[in-house]
Amino acid sequence: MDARTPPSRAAPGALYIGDIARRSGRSVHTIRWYEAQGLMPGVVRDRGRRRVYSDDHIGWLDLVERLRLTGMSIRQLREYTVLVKQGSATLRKRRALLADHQRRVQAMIAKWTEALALVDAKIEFYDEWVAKGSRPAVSAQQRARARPPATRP
Amino acid sequence: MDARTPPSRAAPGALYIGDIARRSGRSVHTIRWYEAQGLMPGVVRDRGRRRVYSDDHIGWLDLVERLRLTGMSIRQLREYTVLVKQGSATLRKRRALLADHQRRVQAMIAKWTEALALVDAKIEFYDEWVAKGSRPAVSAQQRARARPPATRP
DNA sequence: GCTTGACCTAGAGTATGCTCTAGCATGTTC
DNA sequence: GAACATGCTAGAGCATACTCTAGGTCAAGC
Repeated sequence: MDARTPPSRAAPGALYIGDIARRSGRSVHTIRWYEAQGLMPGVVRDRGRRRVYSDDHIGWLDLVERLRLTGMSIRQLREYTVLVKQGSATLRKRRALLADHQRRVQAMIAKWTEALALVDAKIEFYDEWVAKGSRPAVSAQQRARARPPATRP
Repeated sequence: MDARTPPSRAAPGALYIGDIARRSGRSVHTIRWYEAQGLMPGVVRDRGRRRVYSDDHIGWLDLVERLRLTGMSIRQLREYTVLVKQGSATLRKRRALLADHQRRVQAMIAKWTEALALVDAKIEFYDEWVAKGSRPAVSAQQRARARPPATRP
């Protein structure tokens, strides 16, 4: 156990909010805010009304981080958390929610990859321009999709 | 030319803000806001102070859309636009800015792909749970990274 | 029993990126 | 020359996701 964990008779392995903030890389503020938003299942309080966590909450916050990172909104995460709180009766719903998210992430990766191709083409265009010393010819496709308006119209 | 283009003696091929809003899929508000943010090079006005655009602005807005979509902030886009406005002296800087962005996008795609693997594993886990009727064993790795806290602690 | 540090709640403030409103001007059409 | 669409500016409002402040409580150590 972390030497900084405040002593308490709540439980021998109990974690307080400062502990999971440090271990999850979030601020104490954010963790309390997540709880207020309904994103923290299974948080109990000790005699002094302090929040008590377990190691599972680190894993949970890690999952939340990845879902947030991949564009899941707080609202959607709340829906998911509600299902988790309801227990095993909601397994299929949870699976469906994650599968929806999976499809969205796959679509986003495809979009980003496509956008990356345009950036690649732009960079190549600048390289040519620098090498030739004059603006290279652009294909009609590129002209239609990527050419900025002239400096002065 | 679009039949809806308002007639004007400004120029035969001139586009007004409503035209490029329709053709770029943005709102008139957004285009004016982009201009206020310094993201619209080469916009001139006609006698009646109306903004006049060219086809190039459609291509520009398309580039802007892709850069925004891939996470470039308005602030960074403004920097890029400033360089575009300054003409060919800033070619190397523009290339460097885009190359930075390219690296960020590549890193993001890698992160998303990694996060997707966790979601995949989660879905598989739920499938097993549903199939077996009881919570499957989780590897220590998965437990540490992805297991939500129990419904009741 | 007093200090110290971590924690508590309620609510205000911030950053980003739009989105909309109000009130007025301009230009075309009938 | 009146109606109507479209445009203009300045600025308010909004959604999202935090982030921080104020003012107080609690437990442990000295």
